[in-house]
Amino acid sequence: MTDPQIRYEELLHKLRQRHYRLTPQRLALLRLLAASENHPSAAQLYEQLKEQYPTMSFGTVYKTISLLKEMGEILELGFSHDDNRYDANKPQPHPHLICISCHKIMDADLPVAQTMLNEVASISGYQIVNHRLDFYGICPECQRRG
Amino acid sequence: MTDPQIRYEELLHKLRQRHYRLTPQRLALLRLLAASENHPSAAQLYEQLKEQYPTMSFGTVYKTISLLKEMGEILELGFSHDDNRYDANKPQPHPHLICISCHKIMDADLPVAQTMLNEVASISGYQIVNHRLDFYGICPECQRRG
DNA sequence: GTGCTTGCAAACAGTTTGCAGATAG
DNA sequence: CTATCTGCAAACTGTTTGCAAGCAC
Repeated sequence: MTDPQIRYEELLHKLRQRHYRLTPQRLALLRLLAASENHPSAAQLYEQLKEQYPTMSFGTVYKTISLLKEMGEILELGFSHDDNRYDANKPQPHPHLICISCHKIMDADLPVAQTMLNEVASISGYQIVNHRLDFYGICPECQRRG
Repeated sequence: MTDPQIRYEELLHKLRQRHYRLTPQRLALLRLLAASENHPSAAQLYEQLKEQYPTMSFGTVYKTISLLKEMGEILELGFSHDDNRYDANKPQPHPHLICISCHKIMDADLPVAQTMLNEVASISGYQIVNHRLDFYGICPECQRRG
């Protein structure tokens, strides 16, 4: 994972470039996102931010995430049953491992070969712009726990 | 795709085996699912069923889908923004092509190599039980339309 | 007849939106 | 000073649930 400080400053820079206002709440959220490697949910982010900013609201969290999505600086993993999870460190699509027992999400360091994307595009005629690959399973820790 | 009639009878048989009641509403839903190759949503199923059964309700549609999920006879493609889509013809996980313009969903006939699953399992230590692979893009028809 | 199923409506959860007051620039 | 942003609450959407009446077996 990129150095949190570096990524934080990078995000900061991009917000500034677009003349978005650098409010304390936004900065705190950026710092949190830059330092997270566990794909936090909006609720988890909100809970942590509330410690420093007791008036922090879900609206603000969602609006800032929305902004980052628009900028292409955050990857949203949407789920229809569970709540969505976010990764602002690696905004490009990449495969994930999801534990169905403890709900932990981690990166599966398996490059989805560019050749596979090319193959799908040429067979189907689709112009591929995005993809998603998730593996569901039981993580080693949960296997040990039984 | 399997012959709709065959798949319908197969589903029927499995319901009977488990002593689930074969109500007209359920049978109609099974027939519809067995004949669908376009990954219908619950709302689409509901709309079609309402023509024959004007009292049909969302509750019944969802409860029957739920039953089929439990039986492993339907694949649910969950989306956090759009509504979920279903495939009762090929309940095993398989890759999909999703058009971001017309929202059509079709199967991407690209076998996710068993070797890839094995590789992920051995590298991560996860016991993989499921997976999902979606490609988002613009379908040939929508490309033509501009 | 028994108990599963339907249909309706209310509940639910996560996300989005609207607006008045606050504040970054 | 002004336009954007925050915080709160209400609205929204797709799905789930509870329960009385209906019906498969």
